[in-house]
Amino acid sequence: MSAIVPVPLYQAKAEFFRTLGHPARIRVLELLSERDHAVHELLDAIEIEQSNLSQQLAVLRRAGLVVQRREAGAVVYAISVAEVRDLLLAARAILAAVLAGQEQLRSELGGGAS
Amino acid sequence: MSAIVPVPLYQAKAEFFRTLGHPARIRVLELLSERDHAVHELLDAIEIEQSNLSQQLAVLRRAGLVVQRREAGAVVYAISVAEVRDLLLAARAILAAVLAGQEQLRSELGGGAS
DNA sequence: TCGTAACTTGAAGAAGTGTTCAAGTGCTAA
DNA sequence: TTAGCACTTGAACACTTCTTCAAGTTACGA
Repeated sequence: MSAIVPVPLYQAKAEFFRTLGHPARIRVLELLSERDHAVHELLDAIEIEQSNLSQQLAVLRRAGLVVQRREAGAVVYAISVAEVRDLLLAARAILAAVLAGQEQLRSELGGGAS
Repeated sequence: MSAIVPVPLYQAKAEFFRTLGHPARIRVLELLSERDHAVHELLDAIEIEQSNLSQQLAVLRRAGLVVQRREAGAVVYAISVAEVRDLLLAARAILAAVLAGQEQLRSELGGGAS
């Protein structure tokens, strides 16, 4: 019976995309969509301070995209929503299309500088 | 031969997602993925000031997601990358999964308040 | 039980975004 | 050629998000 404030759907979507709007968080999701990782493994892969990584993991946790568990003295993270991988793939496709479009535009403009 | 600075891919992805991280921009993309719209049509649908809408459209244009054309005295916008629709659908699926997960968690915790 | 490795948290200043206002541009039509 | 509609732009201030530092927690091992 909790009184959930009905956040408009398009606002929920915007918040969700903002959650993905950080390089470290993207990398975490990409790594986790391969397999579960302990925090220190992520740390080895990501070039960021531990406390900063922890902050970013907290953002992903609050958004409900990842879950945490403790295992043999380490904290292990996992993707909680399998569809995340599809989203990352869709994003990759768009990005490729956009970048290709920009490249084409650039050459149509005569190969000039930026 | 333009000297393009090689932005790391995961940073480009993050920027891309941030572009989507605004309710008005999401609505614009949803409307445009149905059909092309003139600015004043978007304005009728979105409850936002004209200059603010214009700012948001500029963000989408800079990101290369929409294109502008002039038609009979009006400015008409269109999606430039067809895959945007797939992305919005993928996002909807994740959002549904995440919200369902939260709802389940809430009930497991005993139906308490937030 | 003490030390240490592995994380998380809170807080504060820096950096980045969003909203709004005023002014400007580009058509079209009288 | 001038009026007016449709839209864009620049700039300023408010607001949010990031990064970093210092302090705190948890669990294992000596």
